[in-house]
Amino acid sequence: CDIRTFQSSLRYTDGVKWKFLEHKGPVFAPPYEPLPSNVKFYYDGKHMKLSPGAEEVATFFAKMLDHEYTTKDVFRKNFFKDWRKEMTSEEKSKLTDLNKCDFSEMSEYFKAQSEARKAMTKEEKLKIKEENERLLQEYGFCIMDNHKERIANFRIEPPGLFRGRGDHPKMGMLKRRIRPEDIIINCSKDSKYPKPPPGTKWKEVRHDNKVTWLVSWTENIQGSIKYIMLNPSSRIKGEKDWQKYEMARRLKKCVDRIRAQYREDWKSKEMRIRQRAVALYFIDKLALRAGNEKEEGETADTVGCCSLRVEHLTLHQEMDGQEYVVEFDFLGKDSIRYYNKVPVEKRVFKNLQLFMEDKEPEDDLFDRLNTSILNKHLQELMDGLTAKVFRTYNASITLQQQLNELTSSEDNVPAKILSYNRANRAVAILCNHQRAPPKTFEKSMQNLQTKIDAKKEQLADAKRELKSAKADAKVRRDEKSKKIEEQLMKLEVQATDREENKQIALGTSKLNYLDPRISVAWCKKFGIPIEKIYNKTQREKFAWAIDMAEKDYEF
DNA sequence: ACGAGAACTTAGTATATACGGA
DNA sequence: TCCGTATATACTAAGTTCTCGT
Repeated sequence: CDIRTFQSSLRYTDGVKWKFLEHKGPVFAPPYEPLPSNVKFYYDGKHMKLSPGAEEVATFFAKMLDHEYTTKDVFRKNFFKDWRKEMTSEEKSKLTDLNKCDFSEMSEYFKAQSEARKAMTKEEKLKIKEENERLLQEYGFCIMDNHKERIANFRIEPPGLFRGRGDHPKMGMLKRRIRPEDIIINCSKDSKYPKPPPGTKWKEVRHDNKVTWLVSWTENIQGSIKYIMLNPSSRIKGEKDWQKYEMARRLKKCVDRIRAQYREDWKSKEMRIRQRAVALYFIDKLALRAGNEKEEGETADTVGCCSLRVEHLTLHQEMDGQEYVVEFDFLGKDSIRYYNKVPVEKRVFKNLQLFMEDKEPEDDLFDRLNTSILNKHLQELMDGLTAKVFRTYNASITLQQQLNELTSSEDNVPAKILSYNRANRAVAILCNHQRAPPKTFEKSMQNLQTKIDAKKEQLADAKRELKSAKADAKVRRDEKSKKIEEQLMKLEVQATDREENKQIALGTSKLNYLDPRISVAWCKKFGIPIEKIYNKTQREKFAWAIDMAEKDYEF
């Protein structure tokens, strides 16, 4: 495939995404199964039999009882309001106080069920596995332009209680059950259309080949549209991914010019241009997200670059022996905290002082800027350039640089993998990809330490044996202790890696920001099997890169 | 030209499965 | 072979950007 033809086909087409599309439609959530009559609900201490509709919603709450958020006011208020909508008028008049509701029998019942599931026999487990496999084979694939492609999410999201991330104003609301009448099917005219379940109808069957989705519906919490789309291993996702990294490589070619430009713009006499230039500097230097405006009260209060407020920055003329330090503290995507102290150019500092002058903490830092203005400007600097390209570019270039710095060819394989993970980690830190430390973290570190101690013991034994061994046995003994030494080293590397990774999530950058060709090339250059850095799913997603990249690939 | 809604990418966590040591 | 932990996958929320109607 000629790269230029491919690229231009992506960039200059009429937006046609496929010619033929055939699939079986979605798999619906299983219908509600009423509780057995011995599992009771109590109101104000008295048993009360709930109508099926009200009971179902009650079970959603009961299943979450162990979670901290069922104690939160917002969650409880939203839940109770939506629950009441599902009650009969009689229930509605009786059940007026959530605090008087006792879900504990339901909760115990579900816990018992989940225990029972764990305790199933091998045969029962196998049966379930086979049923899942059957469903996957029937609904998990589609035909798109002569290829059988894996579908990412062919199951419709089941009903339940919405739990947004962070301090979400809608937490606890009822996410309603999706029915065939809510579903829009997208497929080609000349395909076999998916059949709705007996006695039901689709909302619509359309044939839009300018989009990639197969199924869509509107969810009731935010009123947004949800889609069923293809797996990352599919042609259509792979090409898009490739295109994304090619765009980032184009930025690499002109990033110096763009940097010179925004530095120049810091001096502009127009406020909007200075704001634009400082924001772009943050996006470039700190890999911040663009930061669209959000509707207040609809979602958690989070920000990105363009939506930063005065309260999110503290300016320090001097701090820890450094001049012009900006302290960032805000909640970003998924309410993940971004905290960073960054020394900046004097001119940036002075500009920030100016932007913050005479403003309240809750005022926008960049009051003359939004993502649309910024992206329009970027478009003029480079065709196709948007704010998020900087994140991709800086992530990938950082990986490449770090790999060059950290890898030594004399190292053995585990040490090289450690270097790779450290390079990956540098990117994750740049992009602020955090995770909650695993619940079992301390324990797992202890276990590893125990193994290390045991291995050290073993090594000491082996060395003693070596000393006392007769000459003819020495070589064999020596080999044995070498092997143990190697195992010890491997364990120690593993411990270091795990410790450094406590609160860092590598997956997101690996999957979304790092040009996979860099990793493939690195593997080839240092003789590392690709399986050591990409698992099966990742290898499928990055098949295009594994095919393509040679050891001398440069991002 | 602009804003709302649609489309698509990116994100962390919950759950299922695999794996390795006793 | 079994059990507990580690890793992979499923899930779906939360972003960004694109598109289209006015």
